[in-house]
Amino acid sequence: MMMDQVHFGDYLLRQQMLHAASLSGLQHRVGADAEPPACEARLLNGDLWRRFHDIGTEMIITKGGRRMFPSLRISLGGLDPREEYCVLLELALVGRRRWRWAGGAWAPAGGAEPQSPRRLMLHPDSPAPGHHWTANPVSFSKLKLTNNTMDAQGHMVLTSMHKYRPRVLVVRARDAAALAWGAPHASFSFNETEFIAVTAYQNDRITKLKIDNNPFAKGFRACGQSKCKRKSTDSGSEGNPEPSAEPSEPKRPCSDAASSCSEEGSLRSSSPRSPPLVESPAPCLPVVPPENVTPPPAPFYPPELAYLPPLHMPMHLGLWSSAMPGGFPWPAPLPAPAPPAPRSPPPAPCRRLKSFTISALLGEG
DNA sequence: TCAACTATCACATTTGAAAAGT
DNA sequence: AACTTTTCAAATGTGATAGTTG
Repeated sequence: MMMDQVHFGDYLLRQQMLHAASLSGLQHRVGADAEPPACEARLLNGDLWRRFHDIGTEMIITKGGRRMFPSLRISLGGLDPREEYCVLLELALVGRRRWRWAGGAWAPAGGAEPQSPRRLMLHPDSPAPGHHWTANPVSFSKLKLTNNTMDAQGHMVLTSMHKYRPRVLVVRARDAAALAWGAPHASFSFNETEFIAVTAYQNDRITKLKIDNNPFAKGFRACGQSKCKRKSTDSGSEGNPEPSAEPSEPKRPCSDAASSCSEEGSLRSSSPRSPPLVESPAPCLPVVPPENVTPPPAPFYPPELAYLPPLHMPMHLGLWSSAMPGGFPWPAPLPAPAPPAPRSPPPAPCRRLKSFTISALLGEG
């Protein structure tokens, strides 16, 4: 659902209502159905996620907020085209332990620290009819992670050295304000999207994988200009004025399989000023694989069965800080993905969550 | 006191959009 | 009006340094 300037104010108002309602603990149900929506989800960039997961995904968190990379991109199916749905994202703590990087691997390091109040991120397109959610990828690429507990910009507040897993909630509701009153929902999470929040990367392989895949980090790729220049500058200050030939090297094309563009397709889609791609409908973005490419097995995930232990904390609904009057910037059409890793394990089955209400999720009732 | 671990900051680099110039 | 160039904001990881902890 496109969000113009007129509706942006309404969106903000709804977010505030959601926030207030969630804190009130009211159990009324207004405008929401009694049954959870029948729904399926598929992780669109699961191959990339799995490559990170194989190593041990780390996500940088900063005071000002840092985007996730890879970002969470899913496609939804099975929704009633005419019904209205809201989609939310939550980052759930995995286990109740802290982690530390020791000896080249992550190891448990005691109990978890007290967590900030939970936050749910309402997708700015919400509410939107089912055909909107199923026709377009649902992307949370604008989500930012922070360790600033005083954050007021609606970023997800995480704790460093703790493990989290994103969860997507789909609620059938014509009014976003109804969500907080206990709307039944379908819930999806993917094992391969687990990550450990860090303030600085611990695993060099993660750093390399991020550099190779994140277009914004192009400058750091092998013999990237940044590295070479920095090195040459340093050596120059050390008294070695020998100009390096490397900086004049032509920019590396996206040569290796890990290279670029596999996440967002192009910077255009991730640019905060990009026009919403929904306006120029991309053909069959999520479901139909690019031609001439054998896609890795990407089955639809049923809703979850079980749920991670609720934190019993007041729910916060963070504002989508980058929600602009121009609407949500959908990602560009998927480029031809890199050849699937030969030994990429099949995606772990999504855990099914028996239908229950968000308030139940919060331990309110 | 010291070492290890963690957090923060300035920096150089990338990109695309908007603004300015031709 | 159309095209090109410049400027800007947002994004990235690096590396140095400061703070915390045991």
